[in-house]
Amino acid sequence: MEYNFQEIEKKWQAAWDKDGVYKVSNKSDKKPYYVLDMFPYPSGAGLHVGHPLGYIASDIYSRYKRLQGFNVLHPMGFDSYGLPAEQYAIQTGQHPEVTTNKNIARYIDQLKKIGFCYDWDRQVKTCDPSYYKWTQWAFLKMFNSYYDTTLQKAQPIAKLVAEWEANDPTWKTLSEKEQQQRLMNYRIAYLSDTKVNWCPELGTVLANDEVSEGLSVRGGYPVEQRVMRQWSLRVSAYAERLLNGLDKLDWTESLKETQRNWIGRSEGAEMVFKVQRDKVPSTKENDELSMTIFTTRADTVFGVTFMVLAPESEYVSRVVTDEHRAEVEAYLDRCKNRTERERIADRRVTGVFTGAYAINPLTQGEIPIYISDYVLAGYGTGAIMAVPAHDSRDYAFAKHFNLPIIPLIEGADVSEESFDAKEGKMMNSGFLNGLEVKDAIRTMKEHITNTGIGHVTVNYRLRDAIFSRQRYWGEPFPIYYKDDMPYALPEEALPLELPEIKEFKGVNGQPPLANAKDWTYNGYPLELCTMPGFAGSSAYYLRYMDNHNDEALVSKEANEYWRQVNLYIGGTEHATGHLIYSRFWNKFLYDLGYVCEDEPFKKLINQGMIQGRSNFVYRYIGEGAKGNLYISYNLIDNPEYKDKVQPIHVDVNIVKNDILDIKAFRNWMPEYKNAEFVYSDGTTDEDNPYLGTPAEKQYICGWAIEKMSKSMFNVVNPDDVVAQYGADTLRLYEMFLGPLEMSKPWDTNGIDGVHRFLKRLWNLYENITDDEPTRDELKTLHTLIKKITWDIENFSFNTSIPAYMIAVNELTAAKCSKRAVLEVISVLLAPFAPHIAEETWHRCGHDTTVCDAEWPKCDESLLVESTVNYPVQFNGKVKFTLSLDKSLSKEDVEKAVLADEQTQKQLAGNAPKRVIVVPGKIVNIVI
RNA sequence: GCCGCGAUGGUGGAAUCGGUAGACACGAAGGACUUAAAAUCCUUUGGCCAGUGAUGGCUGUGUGGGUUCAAGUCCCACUCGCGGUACCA
Repeated sequence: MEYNFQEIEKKWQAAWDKDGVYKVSNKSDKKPYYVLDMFPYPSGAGLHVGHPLGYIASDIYSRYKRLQGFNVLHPMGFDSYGLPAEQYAIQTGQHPEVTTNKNIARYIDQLKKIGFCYDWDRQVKTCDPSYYKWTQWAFLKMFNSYYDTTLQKAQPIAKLVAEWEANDPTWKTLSEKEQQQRLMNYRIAYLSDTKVNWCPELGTVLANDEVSEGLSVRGGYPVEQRVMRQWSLRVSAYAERLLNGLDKLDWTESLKETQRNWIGRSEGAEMVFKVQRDKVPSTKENDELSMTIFTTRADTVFGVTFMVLAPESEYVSRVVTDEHRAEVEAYLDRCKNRTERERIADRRVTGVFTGAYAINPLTQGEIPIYISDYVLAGYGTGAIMAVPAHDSRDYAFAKHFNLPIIPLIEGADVSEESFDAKEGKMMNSGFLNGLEVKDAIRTMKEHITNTGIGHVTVNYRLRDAIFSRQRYWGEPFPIYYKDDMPYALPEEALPLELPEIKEFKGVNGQPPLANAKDWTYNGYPLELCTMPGFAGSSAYYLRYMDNHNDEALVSKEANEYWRQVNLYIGGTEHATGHLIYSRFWNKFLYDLGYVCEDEPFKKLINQGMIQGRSNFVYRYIGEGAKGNLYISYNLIDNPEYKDKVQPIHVDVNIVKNDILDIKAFRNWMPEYKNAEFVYSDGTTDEDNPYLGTPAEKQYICGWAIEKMSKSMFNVVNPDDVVAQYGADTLRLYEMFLGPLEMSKPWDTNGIDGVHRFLKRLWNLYENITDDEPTRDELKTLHTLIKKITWDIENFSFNTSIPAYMIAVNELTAAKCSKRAVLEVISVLLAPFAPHIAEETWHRCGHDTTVCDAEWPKCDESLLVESTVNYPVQFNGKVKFTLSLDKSLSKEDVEKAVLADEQTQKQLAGNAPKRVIVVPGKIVNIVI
């Protein structure tokens, strides 16, 4: 019988579906294990071959855990709100929900063909009202909570109000609006005028992690800074906990490090500098004016030669002198109009003098105050003390404006550049002189605290997450406005469903929801913005635990059973977005007692990206070129073609092993219909006028590794691979490609090898017998058990495939088709290639599913060799191999080796200086 | 600039605790079967050298040093590539 993978895979996928083999219950005596994939955004292009990489890995692990006797939760869903569907709606008028559902159906179809063991009953969709009800619910909880800095956790805002009612006499005197305004400073979800990343092209604001190098991550459009009234989440309140929580997690060091950098904790000091107006006789008012700065280098106060304010700093208007006002305003104007991208691209030093001076609290010297956009308003206090000798940015500024540079560290040469390193002995620094930098920092901090000119503090880079998007296709805020202040909808009003609209583009600078009819609550206008993409993905892992629950996001019982995600697999691109927001969201729910674990994802593995491998043909553009002559890749460096060819992307689906399918190429696009070739042997079509293209003529294509994208014609669709080779081959091959965490190009060149392996495995069953397996066969089997178990535990899936191949090759060579051996192999293979494993399991005579089998245990005694082959080295070089009894002790091995004839020959009568015996491994003799 | 990761045959990669580098697969070359092709199977395959031959010798994991009886693996310095991040004081 042939290995008919199409029939087998279809049959089992239908059977699994029908019997509900992968349905998971929340009630079980088995131990729970939760394996999660980062759910995809269902794009219109469908899955390409790179997407399933992580899903295959998680599927292998899920199936393995199940075979080990765990109750495994392994769900899949869709992050279905997002920009592309909305952009498409704006262009075509097609409702985003229609395209989204179509794409989801396609995704499910593609995923099912690969044979994943998802429990589809637990599917979630972020755009489904029954789901986003809980996104809105969580938002309301955040709106109605504040972060208690003493308890270090979120608390109901009612507690704060009660406290003010009792202890703050001014509270009762405030108007309702004033009370709301005051509360807004505490809410975890709050509305404020903030400087935001505004993307004019997309017509919306973006979070910091959605912007890269001044361009939007989605679409790559320019982003500018703008002050707008926006919702934010007080993520920064959780900075310390987000940082400390990392220590308990089983994530890669590099990912934790990325998050640590993003959170950006820095210890330093805030210091107060008094301001003195330029030569103007000081008034009482001016004497009291002071500025607070933040620095991590308190030790360098003696070298401060000027100060710099961020253009947006509130100090600016207060210190600027009349004389310099016009100049300053011109500069502020210029800064305001620059986009983020321009600011990043143009690193030239700019700035302006305010006319004001500050007093150095230690030297009492006068120092000028400048304004420059290299100081950021959002970090620290938006004001710095500049120490040009020991900070490269201050140095550049000082050089540009000809300000003094005072070196503070012995031996530091600051004639060409600043000395930024935190090492060396202090000088020019009063009482710090002679101290090492680290000690000087500590001493100065003590001094600052003791003299009251400042205090020690910690700053974080992590900002609050901007939570408003001026878009249609997202969760509506459960918020209405009264007297221009936001109020929460009652919980009973949830879900607040997204209204139908006809025009998806915002009008007159208003978000699209302004186009909705009757977008009001009890006559009050509802919020027009919607929530960002990360809203729906921040707690989806909780919803999977109990996705049909109408009463709660997740019931207490379900949550306490599954607790947290044991294994999470996804890409690194979410390191500073989703993986921060989810942790924040989870900690918030934890504070309020809705979930029982304060971290959502215990172990996390990042699968690498699968890049595209593009193919090229080379069009001749030299003399007499007709535009349709193509030169084989191996010839393009020949003198007659060198620099006279132009590489053109060619569809990788009509290239096999870098050999172009000539016929398919001519049919590919009209312009290639009459293509002519110079083949790899240098002959052309004209040399073979009557033969068309002879089979032995080959046109070799060049190749390059690029991103997988339509425009490069290097997209490979998993459906095509499944149709041609089967899902099991695809699964094995994706794992075989290389280590899971590594990025690697998709290259179909090796897939035949994996497919051949499955065929050989299949053929083993053709001569199946019930004879007792031999010891050799059992040894092969148990070696495999040991290896596969180790590999799966350690996510080293790529090394498992060779192990399977070796085992099958050995059994084939031994003509072994013992039922007892083969049925165990089908269990071992079930995580990787479930369809062929299931079929084989049944062919061996079982009528239960292989998923309910038990993972085999390795019988170590079968692996034990009675003898060991010791390579005998002399001075590290192997001279010969000696077969010795395994049970020999280290000393006996040494004796046996020394007594050996060959050893004596090598020693030639000399006594060895040293003999090193590594039991079971090697013997080295030093002579 | 800073942080992280990586570099092994023609190619993807293996070597899991410092112990015979190149497993397994692709590709290539040769062969068997076949009218032929496909499919399948067998042999060879890091480089150099010697030998009719089995085989033997040398060399070899980005570069240069070091530790060690022994280094792809550990240490120091560097080169290149990839990813993240950035006027974060």
